[in-house]
Amino acid sequence: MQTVTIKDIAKALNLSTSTVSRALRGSHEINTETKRLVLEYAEKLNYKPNPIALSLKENRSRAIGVIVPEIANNFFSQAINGIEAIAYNRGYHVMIFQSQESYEREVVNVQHMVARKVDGILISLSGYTTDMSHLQEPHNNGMPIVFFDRFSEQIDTHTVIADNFDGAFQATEHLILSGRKRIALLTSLEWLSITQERMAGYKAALKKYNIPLEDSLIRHCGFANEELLENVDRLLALSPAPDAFFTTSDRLALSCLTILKDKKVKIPEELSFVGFTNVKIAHLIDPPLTTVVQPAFEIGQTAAELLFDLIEEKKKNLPFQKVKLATTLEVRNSS
Amino acid sequence: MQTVTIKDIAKALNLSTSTVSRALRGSHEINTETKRLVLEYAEKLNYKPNPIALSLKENRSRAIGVIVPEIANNFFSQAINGIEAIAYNRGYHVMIFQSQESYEREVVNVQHMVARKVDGILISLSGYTTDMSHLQEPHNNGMPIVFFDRFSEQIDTHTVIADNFDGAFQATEHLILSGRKRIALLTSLEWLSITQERMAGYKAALKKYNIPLEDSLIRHCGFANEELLENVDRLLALSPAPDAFFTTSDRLALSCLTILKDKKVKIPEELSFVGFTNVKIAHLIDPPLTTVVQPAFEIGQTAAELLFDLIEEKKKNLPFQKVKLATTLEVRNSS
DNA sequence: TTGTATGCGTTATCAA
DNA sequence: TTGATAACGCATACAA
Repeated sequence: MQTVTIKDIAKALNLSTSTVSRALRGSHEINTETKRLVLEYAEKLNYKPNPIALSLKENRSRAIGVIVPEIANNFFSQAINGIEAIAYNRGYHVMIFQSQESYEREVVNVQHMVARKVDGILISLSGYTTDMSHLQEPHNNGMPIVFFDRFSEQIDTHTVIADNFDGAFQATEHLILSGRKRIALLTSLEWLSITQERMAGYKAALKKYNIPLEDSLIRHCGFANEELLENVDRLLALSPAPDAFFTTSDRLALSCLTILKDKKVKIPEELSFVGFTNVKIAHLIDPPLTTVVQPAFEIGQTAAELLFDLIEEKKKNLPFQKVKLATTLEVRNSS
Repeated sequence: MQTVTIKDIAKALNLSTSTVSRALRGSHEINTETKRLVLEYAEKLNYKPNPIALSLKENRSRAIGVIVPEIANNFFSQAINGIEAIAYNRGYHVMIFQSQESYEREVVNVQHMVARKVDGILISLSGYTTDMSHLQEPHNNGMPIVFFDRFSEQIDTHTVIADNFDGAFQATEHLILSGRKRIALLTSLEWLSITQERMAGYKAALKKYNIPLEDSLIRHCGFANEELLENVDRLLALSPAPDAFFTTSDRLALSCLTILKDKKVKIPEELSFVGFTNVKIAHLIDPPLTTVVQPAFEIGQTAAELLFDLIEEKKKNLPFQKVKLATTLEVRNSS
């Protein structure tokens, strides 16, 4: 009742393993009758090729690896669903890993995937990844890599992102047009690509409406909640206080909202609030949350498609693309 | 610059592959000096054993597989985090798969994991899994399997669940004690273990307080939203109408709340509402959601520990356990 | 059309 | 203490 191998079939049918192997792969240089015999017997014994043996032989696995900072985040889980949709259509398996925003964890994950001979890697960088050698090395060795969401310019390859600049621009403009003038920007670690882009969109909108940029209104927060609390306190202590908060991530938006509600800040009367998030239930929140939504599923799909282009080398010498997908501003009562 | 193998090291050092292999594994039957030489050289070339070759040889992978219905669900993503916490401590990798509530997908995932020689499987069944042969077969062949959350009695192995009965009992009792008498139960597919247990807790609470059980108040919903809408409509059309809704899953709670708000039902005045969910932001919802919270992280941890017990056969002939972890009722304004 | 031999990277068995 | 060889399951170059 253990797994059947080609050898078993060969023995039972008095053939050589190579004949069986070829018959199973439908080689035309095998007698039709023999082929039928082999296929029938294989079917009967429920023969399944051993993917590990294949990987060892062929240095590939028909699987792609995905690394995200965390899966408990709608943006990433939706992106993964987009990736899986494409991958399964192509007959590839998807191995999912979390870096948990840890650089070390990310390195381990990449090494493991490489060792396991994934055919390609989709990655959104951890918040603390600045050194790229763990990706540079496989990249140099020909491993297809595609970034999505959080990328690095240090590696020359395809990148798929939301139009972070425009999303932030729209959100900021919306706040300005609704009469807000002192718009605080609560954003993620400064060196992240998404932070840079979203910050640029925010600044561009201010500039368009001739609102002076005030550095004290821009706060960068890491992943610790105390840090956020401290930043919110500082912002609220400013005089004059900000009249709007624009938070540029899921985590920041929801934690920040929690803090503001604890402090009994009236939203949107005292403070307009806009998030940059993919939470499914923004409409159920009190107050219903105005939010910049990223096309997470499509980002995943597009990234996966580009990865398969690389894997199958369809577009051999085409330059690497940087695909930007449009965001949507969903205006609700919080602003 | 390709990956270095034992063969490379052997050639460079004029040794046989067996000597190098033994030296790398620290075998005491190798000359200390030789050992030093090999280890140093391996270190220098950044030698990493090829896990695929090892898997082929040893029929194992130092990885465990996890299958959940979907990762875009806080309960499951938190459980996965619990699993990873344990696994990484033990030096195992975790392969994550989604069944997307599809039986066929679940079967494919199991087969893939088995073929990839995972050392064990952690699974929460898809909503449409009734036939267990895809698990029965690996189970018979000695593959360690542990259920968490959604299990089947058909397979005799460890199971880790939240105390669904007690969670539902507490929630129902809470509604009764706050004066509700016609409590609707919106619950998942009837044959799921979690459904059975939660339904039993609901019934037990009614019985304790001598409230007659009314079948028309119990509605089972699949995963389509129209189905839920229809069920909500039917419940609201009852006369007398229900004065409370108890929804026993994340998805049901949030979709149902959306529907009720669309219909301008006043919560909790006209209708008390209690969910059975692990959403992180129940407190931000309008109205703040009363919810039964499952110890998702701990469930993942416990399940992983039991799986490693099986893998390492620590507790050889002990009977299989059914671990129940306590739920918490978080009372907020919706009830 | 079929069979033999080899190799993917590693370890275990046996021999030296 | 070290080395040669076979084996894990498969595919393929080469022979027949």
